[in-house]
Amino acid sequence: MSENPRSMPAKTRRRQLIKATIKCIAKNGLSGTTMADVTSKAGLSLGIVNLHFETKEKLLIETLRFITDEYRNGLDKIFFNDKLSVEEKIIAHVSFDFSRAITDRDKLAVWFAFWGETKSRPTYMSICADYIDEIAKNLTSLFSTLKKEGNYTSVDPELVCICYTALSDGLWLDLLLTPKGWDAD
Amino acid sequence: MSENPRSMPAKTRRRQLIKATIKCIAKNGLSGTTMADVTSKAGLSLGIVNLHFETKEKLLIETLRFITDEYRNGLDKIFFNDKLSVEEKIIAHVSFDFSRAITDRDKLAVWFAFWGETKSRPTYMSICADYIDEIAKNLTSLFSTLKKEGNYTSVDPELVCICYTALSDGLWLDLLLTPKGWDAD
DNA sequence: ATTACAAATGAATAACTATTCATTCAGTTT
DNA sequence: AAACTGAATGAATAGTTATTCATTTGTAAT
Repeated sequence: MSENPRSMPAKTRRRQLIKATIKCIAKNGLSGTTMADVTSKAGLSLGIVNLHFETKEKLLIETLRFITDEYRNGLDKIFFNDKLSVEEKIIAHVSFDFSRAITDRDKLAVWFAFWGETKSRPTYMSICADYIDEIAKNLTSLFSTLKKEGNYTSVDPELVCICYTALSDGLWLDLLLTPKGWDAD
Repeated sequence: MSENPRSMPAKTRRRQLIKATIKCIAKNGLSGTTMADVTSKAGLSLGIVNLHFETKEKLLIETLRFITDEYRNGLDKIFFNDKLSVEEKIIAHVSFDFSRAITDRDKLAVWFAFWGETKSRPTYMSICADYIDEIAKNLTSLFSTLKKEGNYTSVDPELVCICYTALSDGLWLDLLLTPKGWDAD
């Protein structure tokens, strides 16, 4: 009945904590995020993280997994939508990458916070490698069929995929570092 | 006479500590870098950082300033080299961005470590904003004269600059996250 | 109602790490 | 060569924060 019923599916509580973690990372950075911050942001008690995630490190890993899954799922909905043509899929992909949901500066800050630590944390690295790999495979196949349909020769789909990905990552960084306004793609 | 003469210009000692800091950040991340790490990597004693930089935070700020200056200086040598044509300057810029010195994974890790914290640290943010601004101004002016010389209409130099920068930042991220080999630009 | 159970709490603890500063040391001056 | 000077040292301190766990509390079963 209350807003925080004592017994709630563990999954719900875990998600609640992950959401709070994202907000804290955006505000205070990865290192500046303390258990006290996260739990108070979630309106729960200090010990709760250790109950549901055991350690802070595991909470962070689950948080990274959460945002990568969210992103991947968004794109999968486009890739596996049979009603869209290849062109439409690519356009939808671009719109998705620059939609409000993705270019939200809080979320961007979280992405870059994790990317900034990949070199020293193998676990972050492998989670990132996984999602990047899958998305690249899908996107490359889109460019590949587009090439066939349009009879474009001398275009390497894989290279186009790398360049598109790099361009959008770079534009995200630009958004994060210079918080001005723009939409023109 | 020894390798660590007791009295050395303060500048040299500061640089020695900054170099050690870069190595530590690449290896252990920003949060994982301790004073003990840095000083032992530099072959000096624990208290030395506080002597030369007062606090850890100030050491980190000087480290960020060091790598941004290094990058900026590298580019300035190209921009202000009167012997090069505009085309040559642009090509030199690209070569520089993807030279071994820049695409060294340790250095990349340091860049991304700082970028990952900009949102929560105004000081990092303003240092980044400064160097980005200056480089963008120079690069845009190159594209601008190129446009005039070549009579290209319908090209927005500013947009080209943003896109080029985004592309190279994005490719750096790719290098950091997926440590494979490639050079094809 | 009573009991049993698991979720949640938060004071206490343990571990870590930045910072301090009294002391040591190497080079310079007189 | 004795006294001086400031850089360098590192043991001790202070502050922070993750983690533990005995206790509390809400919910469900009997």
